[in-house]
Amino acid sequence: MTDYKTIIYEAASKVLPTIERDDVTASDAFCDYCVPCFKLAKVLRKAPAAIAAEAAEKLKIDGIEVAALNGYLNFTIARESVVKDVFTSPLGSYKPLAGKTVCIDYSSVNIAKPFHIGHLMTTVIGGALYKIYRALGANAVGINHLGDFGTQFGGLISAFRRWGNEKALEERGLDELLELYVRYNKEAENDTALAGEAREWSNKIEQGDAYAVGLFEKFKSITLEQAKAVYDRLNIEFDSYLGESFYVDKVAAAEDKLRAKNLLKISDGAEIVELSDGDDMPPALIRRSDGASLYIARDLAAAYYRRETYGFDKCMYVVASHQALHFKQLFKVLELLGEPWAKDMVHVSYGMVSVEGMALSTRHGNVLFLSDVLNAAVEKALAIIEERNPELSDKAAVAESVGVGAVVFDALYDGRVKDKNFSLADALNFDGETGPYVQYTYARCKSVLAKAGDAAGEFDYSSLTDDAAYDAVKLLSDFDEAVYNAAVKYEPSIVSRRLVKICQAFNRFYNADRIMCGGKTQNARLALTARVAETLKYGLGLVLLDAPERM
RNA sequence: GCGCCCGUAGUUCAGCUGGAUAGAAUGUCAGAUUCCGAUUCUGAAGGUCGCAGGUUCGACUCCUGUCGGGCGUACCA
Repeated sequence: MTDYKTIIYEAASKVLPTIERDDVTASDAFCDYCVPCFKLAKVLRKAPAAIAAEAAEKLKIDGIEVAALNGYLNFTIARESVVKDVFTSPLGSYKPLAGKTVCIDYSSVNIAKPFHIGHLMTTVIGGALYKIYRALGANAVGINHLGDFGTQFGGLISAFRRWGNEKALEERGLDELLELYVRYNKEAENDTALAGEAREWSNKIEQGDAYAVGLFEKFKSITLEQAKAVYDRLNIEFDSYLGESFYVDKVAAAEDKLRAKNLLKISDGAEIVELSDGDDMPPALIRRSDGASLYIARDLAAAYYRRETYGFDKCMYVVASHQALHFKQLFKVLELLGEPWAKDMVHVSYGMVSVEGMALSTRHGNVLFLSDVLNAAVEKALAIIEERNPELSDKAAVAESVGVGAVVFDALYDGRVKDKNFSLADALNFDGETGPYVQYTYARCKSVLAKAGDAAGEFDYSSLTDDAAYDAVKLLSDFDEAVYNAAVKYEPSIVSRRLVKICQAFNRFYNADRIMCGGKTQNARLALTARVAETLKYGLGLVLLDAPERM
């Protein structure tokens, strides 16, 4: 794509020497780019309108119209050049992150806990960032940092021994584990012996006791089996499943580093790192007074492991915002350790998730399973297909793509900082700004292309300069930039929102201009349709959605 | 108490490092298909951008204060 901003800046700076590159701002109301001349008024001792008018008079840029209006110097790029740009730049060839390695920690399921709606955001935001970074040429490493360490697994074993059995576990899998977990927590409130028993089993797991470890591994494989089935439906990939337990014996090395820098202190019997220089953060707790390592210690070990294993340029943690302090502390510790890569650590946080206005709680068995939500959406999609397109050949597969797509797109459509009140009605909405809307538009494009045959042939760039067609072209022209923006801001919604905009523009074009109108104009319109389709499919992939050819 | 985040049409949300008339979707109402897929498109109505100051030629955007909501705040993760 042509870098118009630079062209404009270079030309404009000859007439207005004091301006900076960022004074050239994109605009969509009156022109493509503009330079507000208000700042210059003081320096040049002239009215902004006069400055703009004089500059417009002097400036001549090939293919770009210059005009002065209300103190702004406006630049409008010839539509043909933008059209040409789009059709001469292959989609997906923009690789600004080639050579970079980024670690992305997301989903991070807890062993023995079912995949519920609370896991959706981390999974889907991380999964989309993984695709986006890859698309931009980065070597992305997807890490599922399993929650496979802690006393709760000791509790689970004692619960299993008291109330469970192999057969039920075999047959009911995760349902059985959840039930045991809930029952354990309930009975532990009154039965104090239970906690001690749990601690004992927990220690046995750590000591490598064959029975305890075997049982725990069983729990782990049951959990992962279910999680992987969900990842499959969501188009989520990982390169590593190393969990917390993997880092337990690597904490000591991290402690050595802390000791070498004289950062490790003992306070009330616990190992801590003081962080209160300047802004007073609570200290980071490395080890409990009973010697057990804590969350941040294992994260510290994991950070070193990732740095040594992957040599990342960036390491992201897609975790809810309520853990903000934890990551702030973790990054601060690395900074105190003098690691230059401490600045490359980033907490990609997102808001709290509630369901229909209610908080979630696995512990009390108050959960909304993701698979139930997905199934409901798929069922609805199937019903709509049966009603409107009963002859469709692979209904089940299409319903799966559309239903799951609706839920995922809904989760990825809003900025991640805001709290998310998950509503089934919204997730299952197929109209308006939704995944199915984008998928529908894609199917519509493919249908037109199929009818027209493949031959697009030669066409004139000027036949796509009418408002309806050009609006779509414009959105395609800086699609790469939108994807890049999404990566830089760790914000997949930038991609999903762009897709919707492209669809809106295309659907308007579809209604305004007849595509199969014959002649060279038809070729041009088919080319636009093809490019829109290609972009939608590519973009849907970035936000984890399938693009069915028909629906 | 202290810290972080959020507050924009009835509802859910956009609004890029401050720039021209604050935009969508949804819901409501009124329309569009003998013709490329109506999960679509067109139009109407709907706003003191929580509130009050400040900085600026210009503030939804930056600063201060304030109110409301969420989250966190040493041996859970």
